[in-house]
Amino acid sequence: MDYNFHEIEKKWQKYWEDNNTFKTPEDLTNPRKCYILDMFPYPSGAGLHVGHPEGYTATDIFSRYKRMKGFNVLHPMGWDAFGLPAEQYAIQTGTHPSITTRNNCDTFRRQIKELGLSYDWEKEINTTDPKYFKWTQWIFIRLYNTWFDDKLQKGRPISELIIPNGIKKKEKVKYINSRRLAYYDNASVWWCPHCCTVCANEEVLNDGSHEKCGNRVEKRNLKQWMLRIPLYAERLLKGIDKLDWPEGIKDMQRNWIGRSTGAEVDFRIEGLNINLTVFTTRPDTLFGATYMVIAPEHPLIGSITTDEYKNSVNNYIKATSLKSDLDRTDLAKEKTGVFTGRYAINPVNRKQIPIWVADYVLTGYGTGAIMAVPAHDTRDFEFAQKFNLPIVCIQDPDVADPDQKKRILEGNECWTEDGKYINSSDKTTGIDINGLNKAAGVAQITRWLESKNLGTSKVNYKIRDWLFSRQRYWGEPFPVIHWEDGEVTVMNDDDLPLELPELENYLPGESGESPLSNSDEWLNITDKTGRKGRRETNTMPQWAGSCWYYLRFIDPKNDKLIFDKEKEKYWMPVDLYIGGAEHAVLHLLYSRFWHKVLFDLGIVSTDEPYQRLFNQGMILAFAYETESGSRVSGELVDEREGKYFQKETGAELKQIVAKMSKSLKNVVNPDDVTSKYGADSLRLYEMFMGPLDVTKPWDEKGVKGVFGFLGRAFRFLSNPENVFVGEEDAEILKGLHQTIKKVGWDIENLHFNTAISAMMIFLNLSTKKGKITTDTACTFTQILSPFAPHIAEELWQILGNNKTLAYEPWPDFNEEYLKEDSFNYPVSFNGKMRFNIELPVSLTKEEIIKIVLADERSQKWIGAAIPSNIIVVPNRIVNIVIKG
RNA sequence: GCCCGGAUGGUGGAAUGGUAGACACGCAGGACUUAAAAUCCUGUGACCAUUACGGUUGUGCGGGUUCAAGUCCCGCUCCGGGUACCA
Repeated sequence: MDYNFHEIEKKWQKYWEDNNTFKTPEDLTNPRKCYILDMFPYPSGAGLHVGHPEGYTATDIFSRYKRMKGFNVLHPMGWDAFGLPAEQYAIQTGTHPSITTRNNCDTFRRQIKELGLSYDWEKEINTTDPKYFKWTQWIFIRLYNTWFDDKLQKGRPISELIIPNGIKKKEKVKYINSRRLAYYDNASVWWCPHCCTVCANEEVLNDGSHEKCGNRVEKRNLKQWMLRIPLYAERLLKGIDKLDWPEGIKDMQRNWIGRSTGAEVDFRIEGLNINLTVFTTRPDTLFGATYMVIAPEHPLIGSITTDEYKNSVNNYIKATSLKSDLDRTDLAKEKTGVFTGRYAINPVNRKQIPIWVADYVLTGYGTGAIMAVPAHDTRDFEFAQKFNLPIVCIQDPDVADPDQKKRILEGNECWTEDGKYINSSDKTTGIDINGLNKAAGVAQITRWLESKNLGTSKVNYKIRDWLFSRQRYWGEPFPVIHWEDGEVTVMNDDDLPLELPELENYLPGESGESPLSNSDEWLNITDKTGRKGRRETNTMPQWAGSCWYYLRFIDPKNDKLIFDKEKEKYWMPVDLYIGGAEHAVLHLLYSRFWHKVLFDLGIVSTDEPYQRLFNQGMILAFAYETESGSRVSGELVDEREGKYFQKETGAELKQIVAKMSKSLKNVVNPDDVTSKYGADSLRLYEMFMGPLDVTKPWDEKGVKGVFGFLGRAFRFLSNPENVFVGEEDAEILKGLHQTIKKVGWDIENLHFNTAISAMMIFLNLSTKKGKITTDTACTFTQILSPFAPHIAEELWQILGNNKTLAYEPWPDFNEEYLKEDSFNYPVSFNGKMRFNIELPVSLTKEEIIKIVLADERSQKWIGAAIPSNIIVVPNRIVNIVIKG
C-alpha cells in the first residue's frame, strides 16, 4: 500500500476533532498530572514559520507520551494577540485591529491543526478577548493594592500597610502610593518618535535603536505607570536555584537582577552641613579613595558646587543632558568631568578629597555618587590619569612579574585583584587593615564603619522599576481614572472589563498621548457627586497578557473567577515549558514576578510558575550571496560538486547560514513542506535535525530522509505478508525492547533526534528480517505515535485495532530480552583498538585474559615483549599495556 | 571587558572516561525500467597499500592527568548568545 499522507492526515485530524480526543480530563483525582505548555505565539499576518512547529512538536510528543503513560495532561494553545502590527495596519487601512487579529488567529489555528498537534482547543485563549483581559486588569488592580513588606519578604494588601505616626492627611496618600507595587509617576523614559510610544529599557537595543522598528529612540520625561519589581529582586533571585531550567538562562536572570553586596559610606562635605553617601562594593579600599564623583543629575549638585565653579559645572550638566544615553555609555568614549570646587572628608583618614562631576557615574544605580579609588578600579584609574588626580596604591598585588608589581605600587597601573593591604592605617581614626587580604579587609572596614555610624553594609540590585505603560491603542486599557481634584482611583472589580472604544483614528499623538485620547465619550467620566474624571489613556505593554496566561488556561471559560482554586491547585506548576531563548529574561522574569505577587496574596498555590523550562534553538536557513553581497533566492541556485552557482549568470555563489528573512530570500513556509511531504514528515524532520536546544539550518534534503523512513515504515507494516501471528524472532524482540527503552528515556530527556534514530534502526532491522509479529508491529506503532501520530493511527487501524491509540498504555520494556550471553570485546594494545573477539559474558577476568593472550592476533602486537598490565572492563573493553 | 554556550566526515549530527563518526543527507556503483522518477541493494573520514581477514592518521590549537581522553584539568584561537562606565 502506498503512503498516502494527504488522505491519512486529513482522516485522523477529522477523527480527533470529531471525537474530541484531546479533551483535558476533568477528573482531578489522578495524582499523575502533567501541564505541558508552549510559549503562545503572537499571531502575525505572515502565518506560521518553521520555527513555530519545532517547539510545538516537542511539547506535542511529550504530551502524547505522557497520556500514554497514564497522566492527566493539560496541553493548551492560545494567542498573545495585542501588539503593534495590527494597530499599524489599522492606521493604514482603517481596519479594526480586532478584525485583523481574528483573521490572523484563524490562519494560525488552521496551520497548527494541520500539524496534528494534540491541543485541547476548548482551552484556547486570546489576550485581546475582553473576557480574558478583564482578568489582566483585575491583576493590575491587585498589584496597585499591594505593598512589599521587606521584613517578611512578602507582598501584602495595601490595607495592611502601617502608616507612620505623624503623617498628615495629604502626605498619607503620597506615602501609600510610594509603597504600591504599581505607581504612576514622572519618569525619564525612552521614546520612539517613529512609533510614538515609550519603550522599556529592555526594548532598546545596544545601538540605541528600538527593537520593534529599528529607529533611534530618545529620552523623554513623561508620566508613566511603573511596577516595583526590584522589591522582589531577592525572591526572584533565590527562586532561580530550585528551578529545572537551563543553567545559561538562570545565569542570565541572575545577571539581570544583578545583586551586589557592599556598603554605603557617608562622607562629610567640607564647609557644608550635609553628607554625601556613596555605594561601594570595596569599602576596604577607602584608604585609596583620592576623590569623589557625583552624577550630573545628583540632587545635591547645586549645594555642593561652589560659586566659583558654578559656571563650568552648569555647562557640563547642560552638555551631558544633550548627550544621548548611548553616547554616555559608550565605553570607547573618553571620560569627561569637571571639579565642583568642593571637598569631602575621607572618614578613614580625615583627608580632604575633591568632589567632581562626571557622567561615568550613573544616577540610577546606587546613590548616584561614588568614592573613586583609581589604584584599584579601572574606570577611576582612567579618569584620574586624564585629570591628573592622585593615585594611591593600597594593595601589594599578588603578581609574580616584578616590573608589573612596581608599576602598580607606583600608581602607574590599576590592580583590581587581591593582595595584602599597605598604606591602610591611620592613627587618628585608629583603624588598621595593613597586611590583611580582601575578604578580611572588607569585613573589618564594614564593621568599623557601622560602629562609628559612618556607613552600613548594603545590597544593591541592577534591576530597575518596570515601565509598564505604552501610548498605544491595541493593548489592555488601565482600569484607572484620574479625577479633576488630583485623586487617582482604580475601578471596582465588578465594573471590569474596561473595553477599548471604537475609534476612527488610530494615530497616536506626538505629545505622548495614546490614540485613546481621541475618544471623548470613552475618555471622560463623571462620578455620582458630579466630579469629573478622565480615564487613563495609556495601555499596558504586550508583556501583561503573557505574564499570567498559563493560569487562565487552567480554567479559561470561568466568568466568575480568574480560575477555579481547586483546578489551579491540581494543575500548577507548569511541568514543562518550551519556547525560544529570546524570552530568557523579560517574559520569564516578569511572569515570575507577577506569580510571586499572586502567591503572596494567596491567589495561586505555588511560589514559581514554571518548574521545568527548555529553550528550543532557532532554525536557520541556507542563503546564497554573490561576490558583491547581493542575495539570491534558493530556487535560482544550482549545486554542482559542492559548489553553488547562480542559474541565470553562472556566477559562483557563497552559501551562508542565516536567520530566515525576507531580505535573504530564505524563508521556509511550513505549508509548502506539509503539502509536499505531509505533517508527520515535517514534525519528524524538525525533531531529527539535531538536539532541540541548538540552532540548526533547515535543509529540505533532510525532510526527504524522514519522509523515506515513514514511507518504508508504512509499506512494511501495512503489508499483511510481513506481519504474522506467532512467536517473535529473538533478535527482533531484543531490538524492539532496546528501542522501547531508548525512545522512552529520550522523550523524558527531550532527546528526540536520537529517539527517531533508534526507531529507524529498528525498522531497518525489521525490513532486513522481512517479517515481524502483529504484536511487534503494534508496539512499534505505539512508540512511533507521539512523533508521527497520523501514520501511527492509520497503521494501528490497519493492524486490526478499532479505536485511537492516543490512550493506549506506553509499552514496557523487558530487561530479560535485553540480556546478552556474549559480548564482542574490543581488544586494544596501549589504548589502540586492534581487533574484536566475541566472548561469553560469564567469563572471569582471568579467563578473558587467557583467551585474549592466546589469540594469534595478539601475538602480532605483543611480539617478544611482555605485557606490563592488562585491563579488563567486563562488557566494555580489554586493554593490553606493553612497555618499551 | 565580563558571563554563558559551541567547534567531530562533503552536510545535519551520534558517542554513562572504554571499538570515534550511530542515524540521516549527499555522493559513487549496481538492480528494476525503453528511459526517467520512485523503490531496493552495496560502498563511502582522510591518507598509504590493494596480496590480503592490512597499515598510518584523525574530534579547533598547545600542554597535562589516565591502562585508556571528543569526553576530565590547565593555557589559547575562532564562532554564537547575553550584558555592559552597575562603583
